[in-house]
Amino acid sequence: MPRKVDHRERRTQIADALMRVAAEHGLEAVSLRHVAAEAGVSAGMVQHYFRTKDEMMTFALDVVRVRSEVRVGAAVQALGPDPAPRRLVRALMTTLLPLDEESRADGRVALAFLSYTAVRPATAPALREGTTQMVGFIAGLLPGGDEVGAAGLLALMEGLGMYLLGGQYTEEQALRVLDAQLDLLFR
Amino acid sequence: MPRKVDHRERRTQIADALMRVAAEHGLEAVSLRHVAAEAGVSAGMVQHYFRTKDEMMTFALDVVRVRSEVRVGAAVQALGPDPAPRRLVRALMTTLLPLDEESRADGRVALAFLSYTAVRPATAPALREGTTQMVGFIAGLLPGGDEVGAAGLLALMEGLGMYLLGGQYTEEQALRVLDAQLDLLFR
DNA sequence: TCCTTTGCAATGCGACTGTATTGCAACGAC
DNA sequence: GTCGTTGCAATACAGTCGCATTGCAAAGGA
Repeated sequence: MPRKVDHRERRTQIADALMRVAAEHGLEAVSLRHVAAEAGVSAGMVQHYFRTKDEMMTFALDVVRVRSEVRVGAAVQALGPDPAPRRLVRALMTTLLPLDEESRADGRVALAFLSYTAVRPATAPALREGTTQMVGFIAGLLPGGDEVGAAGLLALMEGLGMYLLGGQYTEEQALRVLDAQLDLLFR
Repeated sequence: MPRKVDHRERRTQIADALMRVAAEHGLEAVSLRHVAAEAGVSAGMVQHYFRTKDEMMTFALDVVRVRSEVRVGAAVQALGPDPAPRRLVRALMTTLLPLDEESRADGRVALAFLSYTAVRPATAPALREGTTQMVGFIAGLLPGGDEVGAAGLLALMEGLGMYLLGGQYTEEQALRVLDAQLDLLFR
């Protein structure tokens, strides 16, 4: 085996460049050449690591997903052992919300991907499973295992995220809304 | 003035074709030629009515907005005079939610436009104003003029819409979540 | 009747797209 | 050493993009 290169790492580097392009110029600006330029590599190399553009998109989408999961895990970890349910739920929500500029960029990418996958139903199942899992987890933290409340909270968070990205709500407004909802759920 | 043609109507026809293309193949498939083909007209004609693609997009976006406003108005009208606040709010929410296939298509288009405008901040103010207005209106219907509750309800609705489009929630689930939230707000 | 304005079709242009192909340097196995 | 595999660059190609230009038919006003 000649010339050892960490395949996954290269792919991730390229995916990162893709996300930078998408966050700044929208997903429709994502092309092999743009991504290659952003990554500082040749277009041929991008082609070497992703046989098709769609493969690259799918991989990038997965990177976003994993990265978000990691963030959530870290946030939970940071709370220490046996955190109060409300604090835990709030940490989950604020972690997923696009509150700083970095996660705003991620959010824009995720949003772009969402309408991208709306036409390609292939990736829908994974998405669905993730949400169901999240609802179940949150429900376990709510008084009475409130599944409907958990689903509502998640939807509310998602909507807040959209309004944050769109600039309709400020961060303070969003957090106020979130806390009000937690007041209702943990009453 | 020769050959009188209803300019606005033609533009709306073209915008309709655009939305059909966008709903079915995504916004990145929207091109002058595709839209023209979908509308059953020549590409030259599309160019005749919209000097640039961006002008066409902007117009279509506006059509979506107006159409949604009309739908809301009709739903309110249908409730008759002096409807109970909760019924009115619920009608507003269910009208905006993508519950049937037609409004699902609209929702997909709106979602695509959202990430489209995320990069073009020009249209943001109009969006912001619409949301603020809606929050104010709903707050007036909630007990105590609850502004935060109204903002939360709107965000929840938006999130439900996304999950409906993504297939994560079924219609029944979404409606259950909505009604539970109304229970909390009108308690 | 001519003439100007308008509606619309057709074509061309340069830029850009995704992908296939080709070539070559670098390295490990033998 | 040599051989084959791999990493990567460069180029070619057919197609599509948005947009500009041109031409012409139709319809009032003069």
